[in-house]
Amino acid sequence: MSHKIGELSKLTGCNIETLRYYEREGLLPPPPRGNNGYRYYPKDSVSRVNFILHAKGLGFSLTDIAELLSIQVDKHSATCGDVKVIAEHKLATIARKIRELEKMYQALEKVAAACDGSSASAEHCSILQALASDETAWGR
Amino acid sequence: MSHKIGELSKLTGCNIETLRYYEREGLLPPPPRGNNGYRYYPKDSVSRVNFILHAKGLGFSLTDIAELLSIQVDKHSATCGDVKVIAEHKLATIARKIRELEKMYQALEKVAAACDGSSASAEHCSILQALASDETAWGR
DNA sequence: CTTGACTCTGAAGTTAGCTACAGGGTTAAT
DNA sequence: ATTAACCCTGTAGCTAACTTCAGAGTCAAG
Repeated sequence: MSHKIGELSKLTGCNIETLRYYEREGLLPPPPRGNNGYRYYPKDSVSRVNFILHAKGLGFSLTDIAELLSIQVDKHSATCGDVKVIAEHKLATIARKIRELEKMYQALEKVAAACDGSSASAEHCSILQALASDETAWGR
Repeated sequence: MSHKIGELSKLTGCNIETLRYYEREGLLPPPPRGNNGYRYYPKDSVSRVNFILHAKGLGFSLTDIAELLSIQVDKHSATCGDVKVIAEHKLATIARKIRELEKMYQALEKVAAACDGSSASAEHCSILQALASDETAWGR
């Protein structure tokens, strides 16, 4: 039960050269090879690649993603505390991103609403003005 | 009430060259100039730049951001329908990102929890395994 | 009135993250 | 047994988003 690189590419939508690139960059562990030299990916590679692609779309760098993927606990590990620290730091980052996206969402909803029905509302309304009129705008 | 480029840079944490670059790329409207040729930014430039920086961190490209900033409604505009279409498309994108981040958050919380107190829980637990054990994993 | 910090333009250089060869071997279906 | 579709490595090229530099003008403190 394993995939050749072309199959993994089709299953994930990630191009072949990019998969090899991710391997060079340490995001994908080097898969076992056949005697032909072909890569044979275990099937859980599919979710790993999907994770990478999704995380990229959320503004994480490949370095960030490598760190996220490296977070793992096994009960015999000496580094459980370290793992917890990294995980909590990432949790904070993610929570902040969620808050920011929610702000953008509300602001944009406001602008879209100005288009609905009676446009007797705002003369001008941009996402920036919608954000500015919100008390909870980007804390810095 | 306006800022020279160096002041805007300090207020936003965005470097001077990048500010001029954003102007060239159409993300910042060309500000009025003094007779010395200096840029004098109106003070709302600060929130515009902050918006750009935040949106970048959320995985939007400069092109996306330009589009977000271009969304504006004025009641005399003929393009209100167009604006609504774009806004709703962006709303969907943002909603999807929020859902994905929430999934990552929950998965990561699970991993962090495996570190707490009695580590009698998982032998191995990575963010991928935490995601996989979730029925609601990345819809594709 | 000079000196150090600031600003300008235009062009070249850099980094991250791919993407596309070139040149060669492998597999699978006809 | 051929041939189209696949895979390999290594290297070079590409785009987005900056960043740096050269060369020159401007401002503000002492």
